[in-house]
Amino acid sequence: MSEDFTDFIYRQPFQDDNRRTTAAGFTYSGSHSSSSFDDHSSLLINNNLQMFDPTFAEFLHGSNNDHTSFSAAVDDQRIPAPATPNPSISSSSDEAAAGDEESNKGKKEAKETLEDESPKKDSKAKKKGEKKQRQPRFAFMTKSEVDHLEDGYRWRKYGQKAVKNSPYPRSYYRCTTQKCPVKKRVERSYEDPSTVITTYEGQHNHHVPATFRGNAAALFAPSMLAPPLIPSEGQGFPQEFLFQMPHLFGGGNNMFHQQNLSSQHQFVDYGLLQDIIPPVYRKEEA
DNA sequence: CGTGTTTGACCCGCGC
DNA sequence: GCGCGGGTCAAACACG
Repeated sequence: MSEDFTDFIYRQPFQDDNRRTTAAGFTYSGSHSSSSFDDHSSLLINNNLQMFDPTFAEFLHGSNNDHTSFSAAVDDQRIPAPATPNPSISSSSDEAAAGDEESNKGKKEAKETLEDESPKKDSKAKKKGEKKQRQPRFAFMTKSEVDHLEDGYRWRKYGQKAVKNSPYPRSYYRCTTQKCPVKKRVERSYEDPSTVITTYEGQHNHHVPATFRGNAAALFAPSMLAPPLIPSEGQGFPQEFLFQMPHLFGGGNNMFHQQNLSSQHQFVDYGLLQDIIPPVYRKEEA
C-alpha cells in the first residue's frame, strides 16, 4: 500500500455550519517511517468534522491541557474534497462497525473453511467477491515519549509488526469493549523519534469507560499545533479541527500522562465548544 | 483468575 | 505464480 494514502479517509462532510469552516488541505511530507505516510501524499482535512461520538463532548469540555504537539491528517481520496454534504452520520457509523466485523469474520471463515469445508463456503465466496471495505481512518502525530497515549478508551494490543525502513515497530490495538470495531495503530516516526503517529480506524459504538469519565477532560490534550510538525500549509490549521478530531472516530484524540500536564493552553472554553458541540450532545453529557 | 502482551504463523492484496 | 509487506490470529506467557 505504498502510494495509498487512502488509509486516511474521511467522508462525512459537515452539512450545515460553515461558521467554522475547517477545510485545510496540506501535504504531508516525510515520514518514511510509515508506509501510510508517503511523501507527497496529499491530505485533505475537511471542514466537516461531524460529531460521531457525543461522548467526546465530555472530553472536550473544559479540557485545558497543553502538552502535546499535534497534527492530524484525514484523507479523502475516494470522495472528492469539498464533498457534498452528507447528512447521515449514523450510516457512516454503522458502516464502520459492520465493515470491521465483516473483515474479521471473513478471516475466520476463511480459516475455518480451510480446515472444514462444510458450511460457510457460501459466505466465504461472497466475501471473496466483495472488496474489503476500508474503514475511515484518521491519523495524527503527537510529540510524545510514550508510544501508546491514553485516550480514555481501553485497548488491547493484538499485534506488532516491524515497519519497513524504520527501527520502530508498529503496534496494533483494538478497543476492548465488546463489539466495538475501533482499532488503532501506533508507531513512532523514525524521522522524528519524538513523534508518535497514531491512526484510528472506525468509530466507537459506546461511551468512554466509566473509569475515565471523571478525568477524561483533564487528559485530553488538543494543544497547539507545534510548528515543526505542521507543514507550512497547515499553519492555519483550525483549532476547531483539533477539538473535533476526536469525534471523527469517537476517540481519536490524544492524551498525555498527568506528568506532562502543563497549565497553559490555547483554546479552552473559548466558546468554541458551544459552536462545535451541538446542544443535544452537551445535554447528553449532563 | 481475569486481563493484557508477546510473538510466530498465517492470510490477503498487490506489484512484478 | 511468486514474493513481499501489511494486518490479524491465537497460543503461550506475564502480571496484578
